[in-house]
This record gives sequence, structure tokens and C-alpha cells, in this order.
Amino acid sequence: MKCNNEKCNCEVILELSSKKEIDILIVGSIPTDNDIKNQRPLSGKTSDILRNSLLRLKKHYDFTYAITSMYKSTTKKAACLEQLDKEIEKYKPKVIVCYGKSVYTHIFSDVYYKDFFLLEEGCVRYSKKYNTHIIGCVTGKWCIDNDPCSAGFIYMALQKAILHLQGVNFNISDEFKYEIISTVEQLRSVLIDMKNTKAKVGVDTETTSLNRVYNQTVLSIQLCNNGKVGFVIPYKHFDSPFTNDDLSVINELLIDFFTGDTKVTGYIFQNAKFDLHQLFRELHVLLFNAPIIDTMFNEFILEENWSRMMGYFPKGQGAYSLATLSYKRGFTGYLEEEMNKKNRDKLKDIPIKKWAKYAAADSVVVWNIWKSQCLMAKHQNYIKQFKKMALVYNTHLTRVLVYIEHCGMPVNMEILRELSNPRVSKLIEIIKDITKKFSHSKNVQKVEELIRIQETGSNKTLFGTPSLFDPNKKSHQELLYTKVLKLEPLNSNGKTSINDEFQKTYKDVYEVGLHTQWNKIQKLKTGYIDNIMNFMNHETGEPDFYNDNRIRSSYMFDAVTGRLKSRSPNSQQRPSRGENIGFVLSMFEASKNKILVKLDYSTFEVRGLAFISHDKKLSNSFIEMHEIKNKYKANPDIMTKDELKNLTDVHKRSASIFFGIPVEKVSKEQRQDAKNFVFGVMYGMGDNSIANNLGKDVKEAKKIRDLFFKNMPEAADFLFKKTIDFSTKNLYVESPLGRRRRVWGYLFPKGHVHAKMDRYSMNSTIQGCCSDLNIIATSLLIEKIYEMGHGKYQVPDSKAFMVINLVHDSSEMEIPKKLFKLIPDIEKNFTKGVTEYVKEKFDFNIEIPLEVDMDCGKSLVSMNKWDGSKKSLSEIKEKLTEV
DNA sequence: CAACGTCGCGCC
DNA sequence: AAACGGCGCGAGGTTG
Repeated sequence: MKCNNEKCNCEVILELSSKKEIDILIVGSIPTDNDIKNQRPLSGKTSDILRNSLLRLKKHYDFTYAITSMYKSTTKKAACLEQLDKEIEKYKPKVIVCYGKSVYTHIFSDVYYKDFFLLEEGCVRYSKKYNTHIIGCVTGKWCIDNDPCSAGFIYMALQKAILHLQGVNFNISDEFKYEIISTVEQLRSVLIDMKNTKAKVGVDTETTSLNRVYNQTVLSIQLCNNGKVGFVIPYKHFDSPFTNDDLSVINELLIDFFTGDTKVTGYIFQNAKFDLHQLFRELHVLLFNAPIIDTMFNEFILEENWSRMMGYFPKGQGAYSLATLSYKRGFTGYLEEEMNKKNRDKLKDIPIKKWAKYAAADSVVVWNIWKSQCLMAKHQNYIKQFKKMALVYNTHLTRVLVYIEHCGMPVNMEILRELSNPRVSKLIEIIKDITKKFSHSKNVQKVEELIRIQETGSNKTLFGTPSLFDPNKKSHQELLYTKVLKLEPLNSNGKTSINDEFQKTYKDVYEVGLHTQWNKIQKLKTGYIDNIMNFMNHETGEPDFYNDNRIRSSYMFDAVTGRLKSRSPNSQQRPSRGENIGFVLSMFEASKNKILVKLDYSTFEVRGLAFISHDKKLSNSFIEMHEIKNKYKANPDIMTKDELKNLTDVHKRSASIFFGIPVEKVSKEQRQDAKNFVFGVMYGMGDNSIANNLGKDVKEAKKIRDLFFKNMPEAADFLFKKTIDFSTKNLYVESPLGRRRRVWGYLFPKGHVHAKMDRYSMNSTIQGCCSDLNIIATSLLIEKIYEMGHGKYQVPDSKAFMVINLVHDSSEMEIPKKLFKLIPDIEKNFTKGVTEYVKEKFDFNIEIPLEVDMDCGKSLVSMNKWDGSKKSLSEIKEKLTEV
């Protein structure tokens, strides 16, 4: 059919799924030659994702659709746009899905964030011009170019379009009212009213800064329990009607509200961690009387892949920010200039009346977002697990994050200052020494000559000319290793790069060896000495660090598998092995009269594989080892520590299972092979990589894989069959606790992307589940600390039981020496305690015993391993009373 | 010169 | 042709 525009002679292509009326019109941008030839728009390879999504959705929903393109020719001819209008006029679709940003911005001109399409993506909006609803989504090409998991955005947009036909609306209202509380009695009556209402309460605070512990003031607290009216409680603000006496009454009222008897079914926050820092600091409330709900966490739980798209969102307004969450649900309030988050740091100087409306909005909006999120969970068939995550899990998560960030990791400043002082630092001395060795190398001297000629045109040197060779500079590396030393570059692009492979291959070349040492030690200095010194500096640093010399990293929950991230600085990559790390570790020292306790789950992910897959032999391995350990703990005299180590080594046992030999006959090499293999398998490594890793040829790696399949059939079946079948079918995997990881990449055509999704699926459940258990266990411990009255704000910091760091499967504490007796209880909490808890609350039965390794000491360089026995405990105690 | 993407490497 | 999961950070280099 030809376009009926006289000026234009292009082909009109339109594909109809049915001759009935059209529900959904999908509009692509520019057709290809093939599209036109076949009369089938969006028929190319990159549209597979769209078409696969339609196929899958057809299985669940009944709907009709048409596919067309905005332009009718392979070039952008303006005249053709009229043709699209005619199509819309003719078919009167109930909703238009705009495939790509250009289509969306053409059809829906009312776009606020023009440069950030992902803020519009998936939001159903009403178009006056076409008198229909519009929804935008990314294109397949965009998914291919960016992240395969973004393919889900296309699927979700289509699903939302379909749900729209059924009258399902995820958007929230712009309408709300607000009230400023002006007397204590008024507050009392509002709080009593809320306490006696079975509803959730949206909570928000306005503060003077983003600090967590120090140099911070709460300006106001907002509450809303119906999604319509927000109450603003003025707090410490010049414009507040409350006297100091009033404030202490208000504090009592609030403490009672959050901890006393209540009918409230949950508190809804946006970024609960921040507001809980405020409530913890001001009111000392950490354990609440109702679940803590976080709209930010919920949004992540509903689509964790947004966390990988941060670059496509405005600075300071990420994918999970309140502005984004509300905007994506059609809330336009925050677009008003007065509501702009950027102005919020000035609130302390502006009368409350002027900003109360916007402050109130935060509590109202989160309430409504929660409703919208529940609706979404329902349509993902996820509501039951979602509520477990949102209500039960998140309460623990938030508590842990608040407590850890509040406590902070102690630093011995004397040691740190010494390490950073070039005159006395032993660490800097090593760096100087390596630099000297470099400059004495004949080869480096040749490089310096070359550099000098390059830069000055002359190779003459004066006495005292500084060394020109910079080991970090790529050009200098190139000169030294390729030009002078003539080492064959190992990179496929023919360029020298000082990576792991290069350093291993040429480890016998003197300069390469120096380089390796230099890189390592330099990293220790910049990453831990310089970095932390900066944080502790009163000019460049942060008050939450320098006020009490504790490191307060930010912990975030947005790692796609469910692990925590830590940043500023990253406490999870603090050095743990290798030369010279002692310098850095020595500064992590417990404060006076306290000790550090480090708790690691023992081979947690391998154990996770066992208890998630219910592999018999692997599980038995762990059970047997547990029994041996218990016997030893009861009476350490029955065997030596070495014997115990031998008998309770999971990798030795795996090797014994793989190779069919007794544990005590397993060689070092066999153990290493089994270990590397199991980890490789859990990461989804192929035979080639495993072979590479084991330093064997592929045949042997395949042999070990066969042994794995033969001897651990349930584990192999779980990883390679059950998990992948489930995720290809459902496009997600789900952990026993109810955490999902979406693997939208299966919407791609079969190929390497599917292989990637296979790996994500196999790994995510185990990785996430182990991390979740660690977090829950830590939270349970904090609960107990508070029951015993040893928590922060219950006693002075010098006597408080602190939780100071969390690294995926380990938890670190700083405890008063007097509480040393609690060590066995801590161990129990992280093993039996958490096992019982998840059985009760999540119906998750961990059938094998969990085990932890525990170390205690004054500082991280002087830790003593506890073998679980009473004897060893008293030995450590004795050692620690000496320091 | 600031912002950005890439690399290499630290941790589990 | 081959492909190892999850991260943060500092380095040099490129870009506008």
C-alpha cells in the first residue's frame, strides 16, 4: 500500500495481530528496507526482544496489537508523520507503546527530562493530542548496546500497556493536603490517632545536611497514614513554635509512638537508612514496634537491574530516588521549583510555612508509592515474597545498615599519621626503595634517555635532574617493556599492559618484578593511607569521620544479587592477604578497653550450594565435618589442630568425593583442583577457563566436570538444569528467602547472551542468599545486644557493643573486653540462631549446620583464631588481658 | 580543565 | 572466536 500523502510516495507498513479492534499500537521509528519489502515493521534482528516479549505475554494475556513505524520510509521524511496520525485516528488504540526515545518525544511532547529517557520509560501518561494513553520504552538496539538485562524494560512496558487495558493503574495522585502541627497537644492527638489506626505510616525528616552522626540537626518530621494528608512536625528550626521543654515532651511522644504498643502496621520511608539515622541519633530508637518499609529498597527489589543504569539518570537523582520513583508514577509535584530537592539544604533559613507543603509531600508520596509497588508485585506474581522482603527482611537490613554506619570502624590515628608521614613511614620507605631500584636499572636509564630526547630534544642531564620514569605512565611502560626490554606484548591489540597475565609471564624480568611490588604497595598507600587521611582531615574530610576518628563508609543494598556495596571508602576491599598489608591493618585497632571480633562464615557459598541444591554427598560432607568439630570442641585433646584442619576441610572432602579416594589420601593438588573447580562452577565458568585456572588442559577439566556430575548429581542438576530451566521460563531466579534476580537477557535471541544469563542465574541465588543470611544474623545479634542493654546510646560509646563492618559473608564487631564471655553466644546467633529464624519467618529450612570462624584481637594485625573450644577461648582471653 | 569511559586490581 | 559471578576505586587517557 502506498502512502496517501501526495507529496510522498513511500510504502505504508502496518502489521495487525487481529482484525478486531486494536488495543495496543506499537510504534517503531524508521523502517528498514527489509521491513518495507516484507511489509512487516520492526522485523529485524534487534526487534527480537520486542517480538519475544509479545509472544510470552500472549501466553498470559488476551490483547490485540498493531505494529507500525513513525516514519514510513527508510529516511526521515516529515510528510510521513501525518500518516502515523491517520493510523492512530483510524485504529483508535487504547494505548500506544512508543518504541524508542525519538518516537516517544514525537508523540508525547510533554517530556520534562528530555535528556534522560529512562525517567519516562515505562510510565503510562495521557496524551491530549491523541486522546489516548502513551507509554515509552527502550529499543532492542539500545539493550544490545547497553545491558542485556534492560530487555526487561521492553517486556514491562508492554505488560503495563496490557494491564492498562484492564484498568490497572500504577500512577499516584498529585493531590494532597498538609497540616503544620503547632501545639504539643495537637501532636499528641495526631499520634494517638495514628497509633490506634491499623495502617502504614509514611515517615520523612528534613535535616540541615546529609551527615549521619555528627554536625546534623533535624528540622522537621512528617507523617502520613492515609496517602492524603501529611502532618509536618516542626523540630529544631528557628521557626518552630516549640520550646526546649516542649521538645523533650515531643521526644517522649515520638519514642512512645515508634516503640510503644501500636496498631501501626509499618513505617514507610524513602531511603529508610537516612531517616533512621536521624531517629536513632535524636531519639535513640533503633528497634521499632512495626516493620520498616523502604520505597527505595522496594523499587530495587521489584527491578534490581535499574541499579546498573545509573549513568542514564540525572546527577543526584538516581533510578531509585524519590523524585524518580514519583515521576515514573506520574507525580508532577516535585517538578515545581519550590519542591526541587536542590533547594533543600537552605531549609534551615526559610520559614517552615514556605516549605511545609513539600516536606509533607514526602510522607504522602511514599505512602502512595508503597501502594503502587504492592500492585506491581501482585502483577509480577510476587506479592507474597515481596512482602517478606519489604516488611521482614528490610527491617533487618535497615537496622544493620544504620547500626554499622552509626558505629563506624575505629582507627588508631597515631598509627595512621605515622604511616602517612614521609619522614617516618615504613610503608613510604618501601615505595622510595622501589623507586630507587627502578632508577638504578640500566633499562630504565635507557628509557629515561628516550623520554629526555622526546621532551627536550637532548639527552644531556644535569646533576640532580629528577627521575623522569613514571611506572604509572602507559607511554613509559611501552618504552620500557616493548622498546627497551623487547617483551612481546600479550594483549591482542599488540599493546603492552601491565596486567596480571603480563606480570606472571614475565615475573623473572627484574623490572616487571619491581613493577608488581610497586603497584601493590602504591595501592595500599593511596587506597588506605592517603584516602583515610583525607576523610579524617577537618578541611577535606567529613565530620562523620573526623569527629571521633571512625570510618563511616556508606553501605548500599543495590548490588543486583542482594549483596551489600560499601563505598567512601570501600570497607569490603580492605587488604586481607599479601605482603606489607600489616602496615595498613595495624591502624584498624579497637579503642581503649575494647577488642575486635571478626566472624566469617566458613565456605559459605559452597555450603549454600549444598543447602540450596540439597546435594546429598556435599551436605553429608558438611554434616560429618560438623560432628568432628563438635567432638573436638568438647575435648580438644582428642586430636591436634592439624588433624582437625585436615578432617574439616571441605575442599579436601570435595576432592575425596570427586576422585573417589579417602580424605586423608587427597593430595594438595587434588584439593586445589576440587576447590577451583567448585568455585569455577558456581561462577559459571566454561571448561576452557576452568582448565586455564587449574593449569591443565581442557580434557582434564572435562574429566573433573564429569566427576562432579557423577558424584554430586543434585548440585549439578540444580545448577545446570533446574535453575536454568526455571529462569529461561520465568525470566528470573528466586532465592529461598524470596529475593529475585531478573534475567531478562533470555528475551534476546539464543546465543552468548543466554549463556551470560545462565551464569547470572546459577550464581545469583547462592551469592544473594548467603549475604542475606549474614545480614539477618547480624540484625538478630543487634537485637540481642539491645535486649542486654549494651547498645550504642544505651551506654557510653566506650562501653558499647559495636558492629563495625560487614563483608558479604563476614561480620566485624568492636566489643568491650568485659563482654568477651559473649563470644560463644555470638557464634550461636550466626549459626543456629539465624537457621531457626529463617525457618520460622521465611519457611526456609537450612538442613545442614552453618559454621563460622571467629577471630579476636586488639587490632586486625593481631587476631587470634578461636577453634570453638572452651580451652582456646580462655587462652585467647588471657592473651587479650595482657594488651 | 572537568567530565567521562577504560583498565587493572583490591575484596568476597 | 571466546566469553568468571558480585562490587569500588585510582590511574592515565580522551573528549568537549
